[in-house]
Amino acid sequence: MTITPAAGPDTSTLRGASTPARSRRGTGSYDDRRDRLADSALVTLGELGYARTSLREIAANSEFTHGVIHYYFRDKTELITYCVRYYKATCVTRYDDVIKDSTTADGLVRGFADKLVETITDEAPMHRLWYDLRTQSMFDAALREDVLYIDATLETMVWRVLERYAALAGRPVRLPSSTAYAMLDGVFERALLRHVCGDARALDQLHATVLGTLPLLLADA
Amino acid sequence: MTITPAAGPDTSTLRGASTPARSRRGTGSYDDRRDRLADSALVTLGELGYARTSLREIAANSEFTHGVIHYYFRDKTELITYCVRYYKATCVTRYDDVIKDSTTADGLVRGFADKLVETITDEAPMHRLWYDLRTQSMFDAALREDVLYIDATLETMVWRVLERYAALAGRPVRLPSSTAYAMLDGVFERALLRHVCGDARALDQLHATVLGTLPLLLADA
DNA sequence: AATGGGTCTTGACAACTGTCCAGAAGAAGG
DNA sequence: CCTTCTTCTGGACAGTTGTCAAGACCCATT
Repeated sequence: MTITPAAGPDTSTLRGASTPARSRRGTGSYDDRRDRLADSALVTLGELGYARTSLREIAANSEFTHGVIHYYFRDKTELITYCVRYYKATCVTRYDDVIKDSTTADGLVRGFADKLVETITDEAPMHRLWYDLRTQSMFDAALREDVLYIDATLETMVWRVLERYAALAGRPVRLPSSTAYAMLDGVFERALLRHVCGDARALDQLHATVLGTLPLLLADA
Repeated sequence: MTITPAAGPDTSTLRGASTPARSRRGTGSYDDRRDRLADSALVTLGELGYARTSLREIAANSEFTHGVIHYYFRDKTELITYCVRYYKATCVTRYDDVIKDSTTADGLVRGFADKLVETITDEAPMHRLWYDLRTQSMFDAALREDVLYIDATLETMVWRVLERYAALAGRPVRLPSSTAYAMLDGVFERALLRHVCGDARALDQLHATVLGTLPLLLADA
C-alpha cells in the first residue's frame, strides 16, 4: 500500500517530484520499498516502543541493512514521522463497515463494541505505539503536528459512528465531538493497558462498558 | 518529605531495615537524601521524559554526581520505580479539599474543575511524566505493578469526588468507578496534550467540559 | 591522634546510538 | 563491451548510555 496523503501536514521528503517509479535493484518501486521499510519499522516500534527502537533494530527486522535507512530517510525523525502517517492510513476506516452495515441503534452499539475488542486483540502493538507516540509528542515538539492531526482524524472517525448512532436512535448526541472522543479514548486506552498487562477480563469489560456507556452519550428520548 | 508507603507493591531496597538515621556526610538522613535525589529526578524526568532522561542528566540537575546514584539505587530501574512511588505520594490528596469544603453539588463541580485546571497549569511536567510512564508500562513489564497500583489509587481518588458529588446532589453515580475514571482521565489527558502543545484554549475547554459532563455521570433525578 | 566506616568523586569500561561514507553490486543504455 | 546511475553493503566515527570500582573525603568514636 502506498500512502497518499490527501490533507494534513507536509509530507514532502528530500527527493523531488521526479522520483523514479522503477528501481534498479530490489523488488518494487522506490516508494514500494520505502513503504515496506516503514511497515517493518512499525512492527518493531510496536514491539519495543518508540524509546527502545533503534535504527539498527528496525533494519534487522526488515529486508534491508542499517545503512539503507539513511538512503530512504534523511534521519530518524523523518522515518518516524513517515511511519506515523503511514500508520494513520491503516486505521482511519476501521469503523466504516460498522457505520454502513448497522440498521438499528442497538446493532450499531454491538458492532462498535465488537470492533473495539477485535482491534485490541489483533493490533495491540500498534495501539500502544500510537499512545506512545502521542505521549512522546508532549516532550518532543517534532511529533506534535502529526500527532494532533491524527488525533483530530480519530476524533472525526468516532464522531461519524456517533452521528450514525444518533440517527438510528432518533436522538441527538448530547456531547461535543471532542468530549465524546476523549471519553471513549480514555475507556479504550484503559482497556488496552489492562489487556497488555495480562488482565483476561479487560476485553469483556470493555465490551460491557461500551454497551452501557454509549446510550448515555445521546440526549434523553 | 519522606515517603511512607502504606500499601501497594514491595518497597524494600537493597538496604536492610537498620538504615542509619543520621548520615556522616551531606545534610539530612540517608532517606532524606534518597528522597531529594528522587525529587530532582522527577523534575528532570518531567522535563525530558522517561526515554531521554539519563542518569547523568538526573545527577547534573541534582546536588550529587552521577556515581552516587548507584550508591542509593541498585540500578536505573530501581530509581525510576522509587520515583514513581514517590510521585504518587504527591498527588493522592489533590482533591481532598474540594471534597471537604464543598457544600453544594454545583460548588463541588466548580471546585473540581478549578482544581483540574490548576494542576495542569502548575504541574504539567509531572502529569505528562505520569502518562509517559503509564504508556511505557505497556512495553516494559518492570513498571507494570507500580503503574497499575497508582492507576487504581487515582481511580479511587476520583471516585471519592464522585461519591461526594452524588451525595450532595441526592442522585447516585450511574457508572462504575472504573468507567468514570477512564472517561475523566481521557478528558484530562486530552486537555494536557493540548495545553502542552500550546493550545491556549485547552484549559478553558477543560473547565467547560467538566462542568457540562459531570452531571451526566449521575442518574436522572 | 588514630581508626573505621559511611559517603562521595572521578575516571574508566563496554555496549549502544545516529550518522556518514567509500566502495561494491547490479541494472539500463550506449 | 563500457559507462552511468541507482541501490545497497559494511565499516567507521563520535557521542551517549548504564554500570562499576579505586580511592578520596569526612565524621564519630575510641
